[in-house]
Amino acid sequence: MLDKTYQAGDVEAKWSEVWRKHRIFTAGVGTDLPSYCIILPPPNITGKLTVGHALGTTVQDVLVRWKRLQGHNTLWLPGTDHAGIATQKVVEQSLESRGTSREELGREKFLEECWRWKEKYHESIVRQLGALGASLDWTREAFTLDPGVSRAVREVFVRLFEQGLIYRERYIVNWCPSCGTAISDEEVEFGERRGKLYYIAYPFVDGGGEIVVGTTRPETMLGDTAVAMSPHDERAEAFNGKVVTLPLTGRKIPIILDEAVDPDFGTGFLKVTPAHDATDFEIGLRRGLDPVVVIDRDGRMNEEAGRFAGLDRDEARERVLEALEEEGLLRKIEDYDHSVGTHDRCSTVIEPYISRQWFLRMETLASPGIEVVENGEIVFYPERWKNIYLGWMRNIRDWCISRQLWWGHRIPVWYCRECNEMIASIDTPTVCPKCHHGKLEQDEDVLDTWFSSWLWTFSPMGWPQRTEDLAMFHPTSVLVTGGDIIFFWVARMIMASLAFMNEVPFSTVYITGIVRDMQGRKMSKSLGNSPDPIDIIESYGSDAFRFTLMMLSPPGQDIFFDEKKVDVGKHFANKIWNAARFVLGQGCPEFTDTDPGDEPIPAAFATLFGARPGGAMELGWEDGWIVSRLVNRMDEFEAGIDAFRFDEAARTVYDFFWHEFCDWYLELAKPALRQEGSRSTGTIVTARLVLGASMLMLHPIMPFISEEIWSMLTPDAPLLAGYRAVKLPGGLISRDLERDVELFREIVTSIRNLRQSFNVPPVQRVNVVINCEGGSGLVDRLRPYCEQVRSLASVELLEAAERVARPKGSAAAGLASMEIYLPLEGILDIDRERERLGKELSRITGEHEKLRLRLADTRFLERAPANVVSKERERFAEMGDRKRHLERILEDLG
RNA sequence: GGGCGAAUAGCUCAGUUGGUCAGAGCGCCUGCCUUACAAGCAGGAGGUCGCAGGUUCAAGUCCUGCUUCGCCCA
Repeated sequence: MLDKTYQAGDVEAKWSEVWRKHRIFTAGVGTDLPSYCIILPPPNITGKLTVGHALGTTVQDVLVRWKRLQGHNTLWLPGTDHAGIATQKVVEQSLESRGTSREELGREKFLEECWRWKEKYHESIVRQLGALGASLDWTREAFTLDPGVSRAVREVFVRLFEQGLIYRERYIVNWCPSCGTAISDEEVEFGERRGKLYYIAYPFVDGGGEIVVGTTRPETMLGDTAVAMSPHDERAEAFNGKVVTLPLTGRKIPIILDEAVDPDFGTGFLKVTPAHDATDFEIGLRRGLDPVVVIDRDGRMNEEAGRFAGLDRDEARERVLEALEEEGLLRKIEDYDHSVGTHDRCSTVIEPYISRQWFLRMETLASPGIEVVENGEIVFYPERWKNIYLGWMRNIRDWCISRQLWWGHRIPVWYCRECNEMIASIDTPTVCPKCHHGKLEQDEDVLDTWFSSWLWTFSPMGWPQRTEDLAMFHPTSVLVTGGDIIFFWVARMIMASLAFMNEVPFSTVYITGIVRDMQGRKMSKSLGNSPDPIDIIESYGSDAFRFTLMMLSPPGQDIFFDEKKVDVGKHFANKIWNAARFVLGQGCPEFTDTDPGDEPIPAAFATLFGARPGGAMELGWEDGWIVSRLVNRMDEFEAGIDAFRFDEAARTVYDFFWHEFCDWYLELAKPALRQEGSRSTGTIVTARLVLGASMLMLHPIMPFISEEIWSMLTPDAPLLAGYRAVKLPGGLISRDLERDVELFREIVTSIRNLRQSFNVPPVQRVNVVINCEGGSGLVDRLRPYCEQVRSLASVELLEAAERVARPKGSAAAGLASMEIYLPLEGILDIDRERERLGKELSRITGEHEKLRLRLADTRFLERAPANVVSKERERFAEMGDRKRHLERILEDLG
């Protein structure tokens, strides 16, 4: 006997194992099936996955499972990312807690530590993905530091180097003093900070007065090499070329003119510190100023800072201010909010810093990337991301790709100690090609992690070899990721693929919303505000979690996630389980080889399950109706998935299964099931058909429970996860039948409503009279449904006829084409009934009047399309009917 | 400073090209342990769709301005 409540844990463990064993998710090679490929955005191996990852993963799994069911040869390629800075950081922290350090260990030992870390978190990520039911092809798994992928990275570096697109230069970069490395512009996060604007006097050398500069970073004055003014400043002519003494240092620095200065900011005088400010650096280049570095790579003042040497930059600020105060040169301090750049990985304030770094010229790479999005070769969902992408691509700047780290792809450049030749090479060189000496040293730096991830659509498939996988699966189909890495990753993948594969990396980019906690904060590893998906899965079930994520995620909308919301999915899974329990408990039809004939339902059954139901079979209107609804809903579901409307698809299957199949069909089926013989056989066949097809529809979203129920429906059939969907035969939809059943449901609901309004106990059977509109043919139309009205509304005697009088003392409801009477002799409170119906009447009358006015408006009649007008006419007539019926009921009431 | 998103029932959110679009889930109220399911069933209450204008025969939906919140870029 099946459990009364659904036990997700057992079922999920079972099927994960079965799927694995049958290698269901291993992509085929050499097949004629259309291919469909998604690459999993490789998670960082710094920690566990968040609910945000669970969302992206589920979206991908839904797409992949859907396409697999549709008969595609699917590849969903898993991988992980070495995440240079982040991993190095966490490993260093763990070393620190053990009382040692990276430097103490040395490069080699440190990297071993990193690999150990990688193994540990890789394992937990794999476990998490497994628990989610991700149908990834693990036989093709890749890691960004794998030998193959690393070789692709070197290949790309060398090619770009040889094309002159990669260059090495001393330049001002974003420096993280805490991580001790340069980072790219994209890794800098800007935020408003409450700060001060300090006004400092710089006296003229000749003793005649002073000028005052305004700055938010007074400690950098020690590195000033000029004071700049706008050439448009009225005072420009008077001051240009004069020399001031830089306080605290005694350095003599000139006043210069430069367009970069905003004459309206502060005093109009800008202190120029080329070594510690990007704008000042540019000014310095233009005006030939030699930078004076006063802050070193740890964020401490160096010897150039004189007596401030050795101080941390924040401390130095205080001391400099004190010193200026002492010398009477601090003129003014104002509150001032300004934007401060911090490192997105550690929130340390970025120090602009001059150092020798490797850069990649982006402009030539970007233009084809702009074109393929402009011409629609790559489409973004939701569309607005397209503009964000294009905006960035059109203003692209060179990419600083070197990092002063140990964990990552070491830059494949060697320097000859004999002749200083610089050698970029895919294979490690042994001798200098120029002077043939063997004293070569490899560049100490590693590459930005994204320099390996940007190759991710093709490097894990064996590029630069021309592999079968590349031929079959590249370009990939869809990329699913978060909007926060469009610049880091999506844009760069597009550029890389166009440059090295000569084709787009994917045709569609689907951007998921961001998962936030209920306070609106993004769920992240660093904040620690994300529940572990594993914990959610343990208490709610994977299917429940997946379903909830899909239901909650309209495209482009962020999700405010609360664990309690997963109840929806859990309840749904339980509902499915119980419906299946009920259907399966009714027995199984015989299977036969005989032709199912023309009857569409047995034919559909045979198509779905690959086995024909045998035995004499009688079908009722209930069966025709639910199958008609099913086919409609399956079409809706498909449209939802194809439009990336996972929320709509989820709602469709939910509404159908719960509210149509369970609430109505299964209730309608009960009387038939109580009969023996052909009638119950027909019902069982229909119920199993609809249940099975529902599992097929549901499978992409809820793979486990659907597989479980499918297996119980068809012990000999193939696994649902590997099922190749078949199109159900046509002729299953009947609009007329659906319309009649609509009316039937309205009648049942009205009677139930009347019963409850008058507190008729559910068990008490009542009599009902339906007065149909004369000459409408309704009586005949209703006849097939009367039995079920009695069954579902607990009616003893049901009379439906034309021109029947209202029984004495009966409650009534007015529908468009009929009045429904519920005789309640002696129980009926006439006054209350009059009030209830009066309220209903005034609502209907209002609606009726509104429509009357609209239809009396000639402008409406002239300008509105004909179908709208006729629709409104129909509604007007319907409201008129309802109104008339209600009025007559009230009249009868006296 | 520029751009983008959001504001709809007590809560969380749907509502695709303007014309049954005023909805769902949760919560709430009433009645039911009706042999699939109390994680359930039946019925019900609850919203001038952020504010102010405008376009239109017709606006939650389009336009303008404003308010509040969030994000991105400079």
